[in-house]
Amino acid sequence: MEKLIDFLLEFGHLNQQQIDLIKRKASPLVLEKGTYFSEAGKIPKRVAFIQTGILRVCYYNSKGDEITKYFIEENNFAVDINSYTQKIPSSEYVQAVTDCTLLVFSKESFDELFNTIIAWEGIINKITEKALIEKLNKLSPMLAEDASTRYLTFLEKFPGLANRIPLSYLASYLGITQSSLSRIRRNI
Amino acid sequence: MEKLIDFLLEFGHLNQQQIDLIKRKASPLVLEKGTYFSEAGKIPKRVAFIQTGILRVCYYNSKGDEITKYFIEENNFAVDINSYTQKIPSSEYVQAVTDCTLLVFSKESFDELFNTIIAWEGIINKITEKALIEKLNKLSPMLAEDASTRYLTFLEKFPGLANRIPLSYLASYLGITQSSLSRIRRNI
DNA sequence: GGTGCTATTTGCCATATGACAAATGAAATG
DNA sequence: CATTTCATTTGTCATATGGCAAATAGCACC
Repeated sequence: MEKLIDFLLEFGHLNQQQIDLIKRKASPLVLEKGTYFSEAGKIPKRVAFIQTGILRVCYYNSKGDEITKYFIEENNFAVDINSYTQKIPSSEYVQAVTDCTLLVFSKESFDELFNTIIAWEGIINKITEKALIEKLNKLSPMLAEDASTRYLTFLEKFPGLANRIPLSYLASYLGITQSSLSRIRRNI
Repeated sequence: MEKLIDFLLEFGHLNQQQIDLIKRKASPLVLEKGTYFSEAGKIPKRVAFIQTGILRVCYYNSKGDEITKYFIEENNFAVDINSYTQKIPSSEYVQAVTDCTLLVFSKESFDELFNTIIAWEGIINKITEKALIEKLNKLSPMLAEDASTRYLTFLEKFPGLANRIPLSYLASYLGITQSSLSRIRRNI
């Protein structure tokens, strides 16, 4: 659990008693590659800290294509933020892209931490804000780049991941077809 | 100032005394079309609430192209969030796209509100989170759409704006060249 | 009204990417 | 080992978009 605690401490102070409480509220969960952590149509009731592995958030657009909205890396919280916050059924999936080991908080546990630990809300807000800004900063330049550049940038940002995940995940994240991505790979 | 107060009250409770304090800390500012609210290279020291008008956040990419990252509409806070939060010199500009009337808070005033009004931090965090999620939700689908679809979506999301702003702002937001946008317009 | 200056449109051509289908490869199952 | 199923690559062709340059339009200023 030390990864989680270290991560939290980057964003605010916690005393030993608070740290112990947080540890007691977290349950380990192994999520196999391909399985879902939360699903469209349901109201998400859990938050996860990713110890190892990678998740992705995806959805189906109006044409029926599956779109990978973003990947979530190790040492981050994974949550379907659109619907967790608003308590509405989700339109997105959160799925394990590789085998993952998570620390899971139930919504009740998480809420209890809000009520018990003064600094908790501030820490979580900082983490949330930082994660959203990062996603925005990754996504924004992609619109102005061609497909090869987007792929090369992905290789830098997620080293080692490209060859471990289905082509379709990556292609839909980059906004290109599988065939195009396959060709781009060949020519690089 | 009522627009500002109404907006804040959507996200939390404030008593009359707090509302008066907030009003005293806000200064009106008229920003003419084209002028900058904050600039790359500087550390932003102000936050603005947009009463009327539209701003945009833009930057120059490695190729030297000017990229419009997103537009900020009326009834929202405008801030260079990347560098305001982290207190580092910005790499982005915040610019008036139309004539704007703003309510401006200095960093000191804003910090004072954090220290004086218990609910302030929660309200601002909710506003920030919501704004970031919205931007992400707008941007993400664009990668999978062709240029015409992106333009049509823009017309829906920002009715009346397309014809009032330079072609270059819009083209760089949509991730296409000015020529292409011009042609798309003709064909629709 | 004439003169610049900038923004936008248009033309021409090259090329990246999409659509679709077929071929190949890889992995699971009996 | 054969069979099935799914993922990836490849081929062919159509088309959207970019790059570049020229033409036009719009606008400020004298």
